[in-house]
Amino acid sequence: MNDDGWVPPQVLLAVDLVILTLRESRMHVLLVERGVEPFRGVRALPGGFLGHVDEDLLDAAHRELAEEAGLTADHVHLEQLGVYGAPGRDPRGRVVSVAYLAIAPRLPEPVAGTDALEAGWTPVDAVLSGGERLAFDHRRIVSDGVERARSKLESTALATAFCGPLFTIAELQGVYEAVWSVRLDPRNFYRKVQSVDGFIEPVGPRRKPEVGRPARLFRAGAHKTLRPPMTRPVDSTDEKAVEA
Amino acid sequence: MNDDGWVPPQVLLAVDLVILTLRESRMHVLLVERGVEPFRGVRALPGGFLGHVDEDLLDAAHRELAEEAGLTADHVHLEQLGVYGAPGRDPRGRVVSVAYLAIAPRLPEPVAGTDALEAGWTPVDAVLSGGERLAFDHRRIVSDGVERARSKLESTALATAFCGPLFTIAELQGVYEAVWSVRLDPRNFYRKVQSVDGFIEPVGPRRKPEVGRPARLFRAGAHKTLRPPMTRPVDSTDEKAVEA
DNA sequence: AGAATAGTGTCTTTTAGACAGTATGGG
DNA sequence: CCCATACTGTCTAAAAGACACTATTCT
Repeated sequence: MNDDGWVPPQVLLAVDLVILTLRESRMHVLLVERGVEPFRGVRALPGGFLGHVDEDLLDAAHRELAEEAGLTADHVHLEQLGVYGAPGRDPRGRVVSVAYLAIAPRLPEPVAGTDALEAGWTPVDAVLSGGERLAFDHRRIVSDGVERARSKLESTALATAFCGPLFTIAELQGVYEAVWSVRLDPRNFYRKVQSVDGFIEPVGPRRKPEVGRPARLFRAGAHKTLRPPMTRPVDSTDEKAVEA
Repeated sequence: MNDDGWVPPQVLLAVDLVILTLRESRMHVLLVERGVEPFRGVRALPGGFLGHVDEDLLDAAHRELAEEAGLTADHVHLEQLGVYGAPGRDPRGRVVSVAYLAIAPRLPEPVAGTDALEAGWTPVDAVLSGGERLAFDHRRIVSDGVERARSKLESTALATAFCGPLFTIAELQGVYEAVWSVRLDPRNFYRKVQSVDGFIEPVGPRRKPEVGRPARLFRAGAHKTLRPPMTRPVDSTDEKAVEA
């Protein structure tokens, strides 16, 4: 910024994606096996470098979403998660990664990557508990993404992003239960979710299940922020702090 | 990432700071007048390019905090706000900016900048209403920062960052009133704020004011997240959406 | 005593939590 | 008729909102 001959350093910019979805009532994250060094053969978040100098960051995220996950922008929630730029995080040099959080409804299996040997949905518990080793600082990024999702379920309509365009209340409850790892009372959930203004709106038809009474269908309402918020049950696994 | 001769593009990385504080019961943001092109003479957020290739992002934020605002890390809350990387945002080329949100208690006036002609606290309303023109996309960044602060006041102990290490309950209420632009009932606020576990803890002495009964002093508690959260009164200025 | 600010108590309304019964489809 | 799932009520406990009084310091 000065005229004394100093020039600011340049960095490589990467975009990484934390794509979350629900499978068998558990939260999964999409991981791809790296085909090149560094961390060849280790699983990592889908992502890559900026395509060209003039590519917008959000466009790059959409491009990776399509290339590595085969997901089109339709019905996929995408938001910026944060920047990860610790100096030593990439052995190739100074690489700063912009992480995006994507929430997708359960989709048909196919996930074919271009520059990834293998792509697959992995339960987030397996990643967070350390059972699965990830490249770079991607475990931390996954952890932050999951925490973001958990938190935004309280105050925003993010849960609807895990569902298709039409969903039942029981489905929506399943989202909350899976992401928060809790059990909720269906009766109180019905009452609560329908009392929050603009959260969900009923649509005509009903869904015919294999067995049991057909359920009413809803779609996401107009309000993105929930007032009052959905309340997460107190987890008995909370930390106490010392008094000085 | 491939071996076909393509090399990923490099970008310039900047760090910008949204520093918020309270002055005369109003939220202010620190702006500096730019001494060089582009936007010479226009006010902008304090910030600058990465010092060297191996500088950590958070370190860079702390450095700018000291250089441009004269603030040491003590008693200053600093968190990442987001990345701003639209292709055309900087006429000098592809500059990606990592924005940090800083919350500081009211401090002695002096704010002496190095590469800024003039630095000063500006009411955020003046910035957000467009009364003050800012360089680059900095008005948007300020807007995001303010919104982040407003939101986190509900669910975290961020309000204590606006106060010094010791504060009274009335002071804390003033923070909520200023940031949210609302009036709160002192009696309900006293009850509420003391019932939230780990939010504030009493310390021995009392503060002697110029007039009136001395107030008890508190300090920030151990818990960073508030359960249950502080509830923001419903603003009558909320948007409605159409029904399809 | 009076002014000014700090702090406490009570009542009412709303919301959350726990729990049981009825309704509607397909065999 | 039985099963499985969808939905509706009711009671109770806790929290939020509205409001009035007492307490402590200084001049």
